[in-house]
Amino acid sequence: MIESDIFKALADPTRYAIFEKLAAGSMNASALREGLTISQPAMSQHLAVLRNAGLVREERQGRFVNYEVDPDGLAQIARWLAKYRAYWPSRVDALKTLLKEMDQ
Amino acid sequence: MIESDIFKALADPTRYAIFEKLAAGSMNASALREGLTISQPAMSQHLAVLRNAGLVREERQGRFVNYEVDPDGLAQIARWLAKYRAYWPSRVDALKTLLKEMDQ
DNA sequence: CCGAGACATAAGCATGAACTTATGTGTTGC
DNA sequence: GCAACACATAAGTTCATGCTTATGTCTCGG
Repeated sequence: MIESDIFKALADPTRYAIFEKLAAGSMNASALREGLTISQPAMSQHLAVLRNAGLVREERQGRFVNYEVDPDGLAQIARWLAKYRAYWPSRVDALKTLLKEMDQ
Repeated sequence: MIESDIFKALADPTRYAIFEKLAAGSMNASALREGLTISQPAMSQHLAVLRNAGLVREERQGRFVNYEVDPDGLAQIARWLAKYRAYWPSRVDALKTLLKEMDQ
């Protein structure tokens, strides 16, 4: 898994929208299509890309496949981002407040 | 600036390499080409994409243009990532350790 | 000034990737 | 066991994008 692969997965607007939908709640592939005007194979292919990037994971349930956000993908981005902490302006720091929340 | 644009900028391996070089220290466009086998216009185009994404900013110095990492781009990713904190596993948390560092 | 250097822009090409239709695989309900 | 469904895979087409060569703009040194 090259680092740019995870960015490539999120670079496509359709795939980005799919990821955001899943972030709001896990869903099967058919449910994900609602609202988007893409074919079933297109959805299947997008989900494969997101899965290979580690952003999404699947759980088969009978003839349905339930998809959900994979925390490992987000953790990978977090680690990547952490490498550049030297460039974070002390003023902005959405992360700092974020971490404070987590500590509570 | 749509969110997927910043990911699109980092999705290309060459552009990703350029960003990493800049993260190690600001440089002008010619210096960035060293090591990479791309033409001068290609470099110029890549830098334009990174700049439009807010990941990089420029500072003209005579006939040289010095490029450096733009903290705003990283902050944008940080804010994006923060939206999904519900999915961060408490065990992993590269961010948690990261924030501890920053508080010192 | 004027040639050379640093960089940007234009235009054209060529590859990759996102889409389609068609088909395959596995599961459920009757 | 067979029809309908949920999803994956295959193959082909179209379009975006990353590359090139060519050229333009600005700056510096002589």
